[in-house]
Amino acid sequence: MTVTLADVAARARVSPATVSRVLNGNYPVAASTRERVLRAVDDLDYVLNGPASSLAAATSDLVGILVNDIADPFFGIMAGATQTQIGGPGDGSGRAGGEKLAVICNTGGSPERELTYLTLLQRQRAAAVVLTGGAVEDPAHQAAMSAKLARLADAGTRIVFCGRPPLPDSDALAAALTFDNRGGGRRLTEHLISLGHRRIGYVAGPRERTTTRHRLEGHREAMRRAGLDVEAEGGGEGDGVRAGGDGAEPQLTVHGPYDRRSGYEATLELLRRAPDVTAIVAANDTVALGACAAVRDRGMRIPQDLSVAGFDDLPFSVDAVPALTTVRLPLFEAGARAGRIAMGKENPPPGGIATIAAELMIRGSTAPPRG
Amino acid sequence: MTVTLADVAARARVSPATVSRVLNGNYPVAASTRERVLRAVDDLDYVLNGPASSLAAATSDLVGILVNDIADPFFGIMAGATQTQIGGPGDGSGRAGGEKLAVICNTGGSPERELTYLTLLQRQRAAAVVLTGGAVEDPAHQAAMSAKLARLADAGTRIVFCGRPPLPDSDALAAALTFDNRGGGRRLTEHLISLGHRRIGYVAGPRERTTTRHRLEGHREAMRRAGLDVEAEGGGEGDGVRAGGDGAEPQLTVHGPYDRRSGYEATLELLRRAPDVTAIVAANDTVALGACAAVRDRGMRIPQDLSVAGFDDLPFSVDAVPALTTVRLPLFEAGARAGRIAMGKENPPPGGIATIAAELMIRGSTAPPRG
DNA sequence: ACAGCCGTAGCAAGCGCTTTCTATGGAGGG
DNA sequence: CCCTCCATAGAAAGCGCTTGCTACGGCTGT
Repeated sequence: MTVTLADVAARARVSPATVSRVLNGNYPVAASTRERVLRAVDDLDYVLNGPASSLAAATSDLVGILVNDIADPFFGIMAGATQTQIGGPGDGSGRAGGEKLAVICNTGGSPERELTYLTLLQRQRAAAVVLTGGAVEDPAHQAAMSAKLARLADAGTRIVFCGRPPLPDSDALAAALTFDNRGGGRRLTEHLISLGHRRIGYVAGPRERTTTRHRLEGHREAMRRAGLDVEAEGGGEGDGVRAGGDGAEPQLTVHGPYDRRSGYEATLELLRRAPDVTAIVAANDTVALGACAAVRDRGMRIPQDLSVAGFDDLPFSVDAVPALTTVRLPLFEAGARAGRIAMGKENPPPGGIATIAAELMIRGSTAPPRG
Repeated sequence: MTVTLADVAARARVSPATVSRVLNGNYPVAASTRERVLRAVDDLDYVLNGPASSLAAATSDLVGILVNDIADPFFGIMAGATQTQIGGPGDGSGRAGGEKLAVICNTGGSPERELTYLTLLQRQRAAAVVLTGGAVEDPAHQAAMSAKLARLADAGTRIVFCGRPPLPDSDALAAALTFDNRGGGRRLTEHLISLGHRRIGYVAGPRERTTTRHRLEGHREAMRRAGLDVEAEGGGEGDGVRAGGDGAEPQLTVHGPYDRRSGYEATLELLRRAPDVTAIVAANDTVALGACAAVRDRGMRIPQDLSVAGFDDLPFSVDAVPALTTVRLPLFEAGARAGRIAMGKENPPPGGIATIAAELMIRGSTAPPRG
């Protein structure tokens, strides 16, 4: 029924071992023999049996890319970039060798699915795993992740974090490329402050994500440095976003998912709570778009009545009206680099971790507050 | 080093066969035995060896999803939806059974990569493959695809097209969910015509894609029905977009990739060629965004000076200013359905092919032409 | 009480490939 | 001219799992 290595061997009048060696291209094979084998492969339309191969060789050509939400271009761009360094012949290299199967796994932000995918990849003896985007800060989940990754790592799977802080004790196992979310957040808010804003609303992402926390910390650091109140903020914020008691959460911060709707509703809420805000910083560009819509629906103009800023600089941000002031993250470059590291084409950063700079993009959606 | 089935069997004091049967949940195993085995699995932290399993069973739990450009939400949304029906425990079902690994493969729109990915999936003996998005109409490539898919199909891989017309002779092998691009395109242009537009520019996608052709055909059909000139259009358009001779391509149509930049530049070109156009239809929403930017940069207002329309109704379209008139495609639903069919949870549509309706969304970016 | 069954468990034969070790033949050196 | 060595090819032993078939009690039915 299906063509096997043995069939090819028979047709080429060599042993299966030789065919295998031709296909894998390690081990010397006489040119004439190789040619004969290749012809047989072609004639028979032979396709290697991946599972059999992986079983015998104890390795596979699968590379997993974990993302929180593939419908979000933030992840789409990174994952696509990573894949360009890994998959198929598109990497411009010759035919043989790097024929890996780069696969994107959509966790939907769920810790369980994240773990499940890791198990599935472990089952497949994946060659590498790239984890993108913010992590969930639940200690139990982090412990489970660390354990899983440790097992993967010592089964020979290369681990790369991309746009994600390394796990507390994973330094040794994994290379990490993390975005300077804190710095970017700080500079963004500094920009607003320098424009003259004093009352700045913040539409944050989900509480338990590292990305959310880091961006928020940057924002608050800027506020604090400028001597501005972050309100009701218990002195020692510590390392958790969790508010100490009731109402400890600053009035000007609203949390929600990283989507448009959240931006819309949170902005309405913010405007209700504090009609005197003159600027709104959103957790990311998508949220910012929602915020803009809310502002407009309330009959206010951007930036004359209210400034709005985003984060990420996704492609559509420049097309918003007015164009969105935001913080540019080199998503494509980071993804590609992660891919290269996963493939062993590039060395991990010194110390295993590299921080990727975030660049402030000042555009039309921010301006000095009205008189 | 690594824990194997045999280790688990030894610990549970049963044969490997029994362990396998417990894990696969077919075949009767006494409750007490099962429990013992499960405990051993847990104690040993056993993870099935995927390749070995696939080899022995001659099937794998991989499901491939091919997309043209994962950075584009159009594909991200579909792929994510498909994955919800396939991957991990997220589908709400119990623990056992549907533990498939849904993987997204980014072809970048390249025919070679598409084929390569298919080969890679064939290597892995994928359980199913979902092909999304428009196809390339090159006959050689189509033939290669048909051949490849035929081989996949009779190796037991289920094939599903999603938002993609079936290949000429693949009807038997595959289920197809195709969008009514032609109808959507037609209704969109009819809307513009009913508003009073007569000179309508069209920013089309890449020439060789089915999606491009179908949307364009819908547009032209509407024009023709209204007795409007599509210009220089050779009578028998036949089945190819390819223009007969030089300049046979209508003046009001410009082709380009499905990206923002193309929309921007094509619009500028269109405005240069025909300053009297009163509306521009873009190949999709992303292109439309670029078109809007160009229009604005030329100092014109939307929709007062020029109407602009898109296609797809991606999430950001409603947030454009003014909100984009477009054609809504139920991307998520279609993707999810494709996933279900791929999993065998749902039957393929009768006749193997279903056309999915496209709904016209009239919003602020279109209005009657001036004067 | 015995034949026949049903419900469970084990045996063992692969699945298709990789890889170590061994075999072979001709070239080069003593 | 014989022996050694390199280059190349083959034999065969698995890799870890699935599954058809067999084995074995204890029941039921007559």
